[in-house]
Amino acid sequence: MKTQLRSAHSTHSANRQSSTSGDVARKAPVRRPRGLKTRRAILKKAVNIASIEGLEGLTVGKLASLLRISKSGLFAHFGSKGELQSAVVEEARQVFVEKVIRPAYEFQSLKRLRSLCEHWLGYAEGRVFPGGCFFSAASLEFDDRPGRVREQIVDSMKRWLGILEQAIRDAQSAGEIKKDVDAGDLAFEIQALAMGANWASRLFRDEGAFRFSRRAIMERIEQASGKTQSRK
Amino acid sequence: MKTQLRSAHSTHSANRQSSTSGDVARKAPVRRPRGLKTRRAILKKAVNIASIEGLEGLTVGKLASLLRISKSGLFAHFGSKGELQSAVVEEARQVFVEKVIRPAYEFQSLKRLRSLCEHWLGYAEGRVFPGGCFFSAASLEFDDRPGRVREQIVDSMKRWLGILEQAIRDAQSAGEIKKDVDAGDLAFEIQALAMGANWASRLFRDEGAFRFSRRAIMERIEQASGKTQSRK
DNA sequence: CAATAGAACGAACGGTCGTGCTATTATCCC
DNA sequence: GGGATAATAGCACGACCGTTCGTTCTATTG
Repeated sequence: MKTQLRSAHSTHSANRQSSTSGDVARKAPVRRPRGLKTRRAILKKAVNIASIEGLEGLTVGKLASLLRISKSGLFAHFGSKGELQSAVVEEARQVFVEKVIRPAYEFQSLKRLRSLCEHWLGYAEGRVFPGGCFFSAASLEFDDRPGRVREQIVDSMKRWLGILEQAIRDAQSAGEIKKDVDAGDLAFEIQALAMGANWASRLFRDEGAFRFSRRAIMERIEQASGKTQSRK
Repeated sequence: MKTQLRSAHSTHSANRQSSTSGDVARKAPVRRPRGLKTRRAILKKAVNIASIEGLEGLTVGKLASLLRISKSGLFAHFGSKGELQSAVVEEARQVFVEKVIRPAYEFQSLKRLRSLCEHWLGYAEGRVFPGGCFFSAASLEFDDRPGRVREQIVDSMKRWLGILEQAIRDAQSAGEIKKDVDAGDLAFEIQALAMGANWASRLFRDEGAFRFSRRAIMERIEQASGKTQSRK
């Protein structure tokens, strides 16, 4: 749509942009997109609300009044409820990548796998979104609602499972996980246990669920790494 | 939209049919007011809708027009949206007991545990509710919504986990599952894997998820039964 | 400085939501 | 049969939904 320079985000910093005139002393014509900052603020709040109330429970009016801006002013940023939801999912995805995936890429193979799990549990524990795992909630909310939002959620989840799977495969290549373990199966099991923790902690208001889940996941990984012969 | 164009009162025919016997009269002495049948019909449809659209997405107007009765006529049965939702959860709970729990009580200990898992997977696969597992969806929808409905869901889930746990303990007493296995932990793991199957199948529209999950659960049970020493 | 474009606003629209009130119908007991 | 009573329909209300429109404010630009 609009092709804005995303270089400038600061308040009024002198942004040297010697593109056109070779002259000097002309103030740089940096385009400060006023709306972008607002848009980001909207999305930040919106994704938090949506993690609690759901993507459908997130309404334009409530969001606007919480941000103390007008409904129409907010609405103009997106054009439709669907696009707002879509943007919220995208925002959540970026946060997820930043808080869960990226930190784990400092490590490799098995350590990376463990880090992914650790960060996922921390992410679900509410250190990222107040409503727990955004995508777990969104999955079950939109699994019967065809459309762009659903596709985004599916895509996000597939990528995440793919990342888990790849880490497992890498660990297999490094000899840290047994070769006869199916990476896809193990990824699914880990994800199921992790989402189970998210579910139990939210429903029962019992943070202890994460301890259980963490132990179960790590035991399962250890088991797959082959250094086990009897449980407990 | 008005649906007055339907011819006359032909819609009443649905209610008229079974004035004679043939019905399964569980308890004869109780007088069945006519409204009870309607109420049950409403709840049956409502629980199906709610399993797809969610308990909040279930609206009085839509439900009424789908049943071709008036909004107010339907509403009089419950008195509030909250009570409707509450009744829907109760209805779902009864169906769950009937379709998942009761069949397993023909067996004992380990067989019962396996049967519980089998029936749960079948239940989630859509043979009971069109939207998959009702309680999984409801859990994540209401985990941040205090009130009676939430409490009912929590209670249902706790009971279910308790039943799983008890079956595990019985199997332990019968020597079919190792004594050093924590029944609560195992129940949680099983439930997590099962809900994972429900999640994946709904989101990815891939019934194959149930095969994965079934295998993972049964492997986990076997492992806990002690007759394993190496995986795969 | 005047022109302009983008951002935010306030008001309002048609719909649908949950929820009352009143009238009409069906059912049952005497 | 005639009421009493339960069940349903009809109608309207106020609130809020997503959405549109025209206007105002402000910051950049020619």
